[in-house]
Amino acid sequence: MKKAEATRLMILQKAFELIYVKGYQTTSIDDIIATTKVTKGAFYYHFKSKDEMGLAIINEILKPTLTNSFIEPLQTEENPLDAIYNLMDNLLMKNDFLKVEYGCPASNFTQEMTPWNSEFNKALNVLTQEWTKAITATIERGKKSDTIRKDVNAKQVTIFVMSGYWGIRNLGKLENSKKVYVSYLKQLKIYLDSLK
Amino acid sequence: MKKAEATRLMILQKAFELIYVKGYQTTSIDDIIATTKVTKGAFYYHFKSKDEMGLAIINEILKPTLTNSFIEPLQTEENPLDAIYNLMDNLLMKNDFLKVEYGCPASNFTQEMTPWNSEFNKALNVLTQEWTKAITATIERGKKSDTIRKDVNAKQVTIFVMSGYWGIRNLGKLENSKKVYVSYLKQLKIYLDSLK
DNA sequence: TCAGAAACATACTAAATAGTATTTTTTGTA
DNA sequence: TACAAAAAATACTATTTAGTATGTTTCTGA
Repeated sequence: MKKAEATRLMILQKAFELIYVKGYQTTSIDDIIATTKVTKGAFYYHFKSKDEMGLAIINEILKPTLTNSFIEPLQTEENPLDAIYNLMDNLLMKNDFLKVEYGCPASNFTQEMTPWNSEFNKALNVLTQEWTKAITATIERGKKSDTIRKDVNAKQVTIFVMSGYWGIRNLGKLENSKKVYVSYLKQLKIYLDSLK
Repeated sequence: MKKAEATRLMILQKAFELIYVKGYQTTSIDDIIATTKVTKGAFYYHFKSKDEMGLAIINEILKPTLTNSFIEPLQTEENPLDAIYNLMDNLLMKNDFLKVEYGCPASNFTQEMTPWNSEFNKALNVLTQEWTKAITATIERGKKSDTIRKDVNAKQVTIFVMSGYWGIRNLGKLENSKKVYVSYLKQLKIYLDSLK
């Protein structure tokens, strides 16, 4: 990797951290250049605006994370229902990229930017669609292998499961405790079992 | 109601509208005084800071709405499971205080303010606790009247249902369509039926 | 009716903000 | 090694922001 590329990526990573913790609006360019120890000239050499950087965070930081942590695990696990449950269990209880007190980055972004920036909206929609596709495919796989009932509506279940995940992240953030995650996971298990 | 009180309430209502649409950070005091046609002097006569106003919105606008639209309906409906389902159906599909493109006000607030303002956090937690209590009570009522199985964990189910609601609001906001609400509601029904 | 307080209006300020113009340094390569 | 382009540093600007200081008007009760 060229040095310039490394700088760019470093800015994105640290900026993401800041934004994940503090929110997009409340993170200023000055905050970012202070923690990255990069000058304003360097920052604006790599990004022509704050919003362009925001989009780059979605596409170059969140997207790979989605692929690695939200989609791949679904494909490696044999049993589809276990795959979904274990994914959630890992994301909520074990993953240490995501912190309970800061919620879900994609969800935070959605809440904060969707009202006023359609570019962010589009980029976030792409992420969501990709995750949706992966979960739906997993359920369809289960239907084929007879571990999930044929009458189960894969898309509906996906939406139901996804919304639960986003919501519980929000609730965990509010209460600043993983306790709600445990309750959520128990009921998720019961719900998933009902699809057998 | 005294005239001054009316002014205060009018500011809160219009400010809430603005914040619900644009977000808290991106709504400036100048925005608020422009749309309320109240001068800065008047604004700061009623609220000593923007954050105090934000808290007042939670306590004086959101709280009554919670009581009227999120809690009361649970208590008037006879059958507990129907009560919960109908509540969600009403909130998502019929209520016109809440708009799909702007998501859930409480959820928006949580996402945006929780990271940096513990006062907001506390106030929002109170709202959530109240709703939690109401849903849990409804489920317990169902267990007593034998419309819900005795082995159902009321608190867990409450958390599961609530997280689904928050999440689907977020998803609806992202996709700007009530279509996801329909899918969510269908699976919610199936899930609730499994508690019988 | 009039004094004093409540309610509102006007004009400002200091700080923060995103972004720019210009210069300097670093780097790859002919 | 020279030199052009890439990368980064510096110093600035215009605007927006929350908030204040100091009025003026309106109301209310003795």
